[in-house]
Amino acid sequence: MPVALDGTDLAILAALVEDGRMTNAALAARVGVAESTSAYRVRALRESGVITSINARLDLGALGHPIHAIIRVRLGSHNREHVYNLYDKLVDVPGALTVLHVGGNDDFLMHVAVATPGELRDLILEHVTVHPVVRQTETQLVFEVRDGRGVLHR
Amino acid sequence: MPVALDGTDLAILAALVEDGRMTNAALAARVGVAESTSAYRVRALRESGVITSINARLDLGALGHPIHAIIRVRLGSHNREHVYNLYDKLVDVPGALTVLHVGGNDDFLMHVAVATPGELRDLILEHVTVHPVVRQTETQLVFEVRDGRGVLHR
DNA sequence: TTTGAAATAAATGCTAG
DNA sequence: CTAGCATTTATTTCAAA
Repeated sequence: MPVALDGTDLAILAALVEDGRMTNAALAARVGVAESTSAYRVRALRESGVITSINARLDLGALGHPIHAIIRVRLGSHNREHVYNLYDKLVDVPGALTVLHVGGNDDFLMHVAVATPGELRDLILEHVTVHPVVRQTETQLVFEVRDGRGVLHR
Repeated sequence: MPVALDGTDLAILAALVEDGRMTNAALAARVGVAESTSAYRVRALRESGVITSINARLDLGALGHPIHAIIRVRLGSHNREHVYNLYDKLVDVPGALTVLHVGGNDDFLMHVAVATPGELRDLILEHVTVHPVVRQTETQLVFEVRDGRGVLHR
């Protein structure tokens, strides 16, 4: 799945990762091409799937969900159907931010945001351990989340 | 830190989380207000920090980083200075997507994307375990990442 | 692929309710 | 806080290189 990307593409990607709402005019000026060119490149990057989406990110604390946790989920059966079905359900849990399917001691890692500790408990009891295929969960409180520098290092 | 948000605000947030590049005209039509009103609301949501940023999301596989992993980092000392200094360094590791500071058995969870297994090994050796305060790491391969439904459930 | 310039579309500023 | 309208700004289209 690797796509051929030149320096202009990488500059566009870096700019849009930083500010996804940058105007095309500003983008063109920043990467040094005509506006029609940057518009063309951005469209190509979206159509080819290199840019998967452009989304707003929210302050979940301001939205009343200040408590973040990681829930490590271990299964009792690794039957393919069971695993995939559970994945679909975990992704659909209210408050689930991201769900990773991983190898190793755990099967899934859920990053969740909730309003209160009680809500976290209920989330786990009502939406995670309620599934018979879940054998064990382990929950870690998240103190802080920070974005890393990503893969666009130059 | 909770902010008073009405239904219009929540509808705007949901729309921009889905498509952060939606035009203001489309947003106004979707939430049922005048364009000048939705523009005003969006600006207020950004200025109040409810919308923290709008960013492009990339297909890291297409960018040549198809391998994702979670690196669980445990420290030998929990001196405040050590912890904060290390956090700064982990966030700055090339390929680091997100770094969580957590409570429990681990101290940090790093979500990283790399090109090859060898690169993952080098990342850990050169950027993580190289710090004397790091006592142990444990690495889990990530099979798949999916977004959850988030906190805007209605 | 890239570009400039024209045509279309959208955002902003201003006024008032 | 909301809306309508005029002005300014941005995006899209397209023929040409």
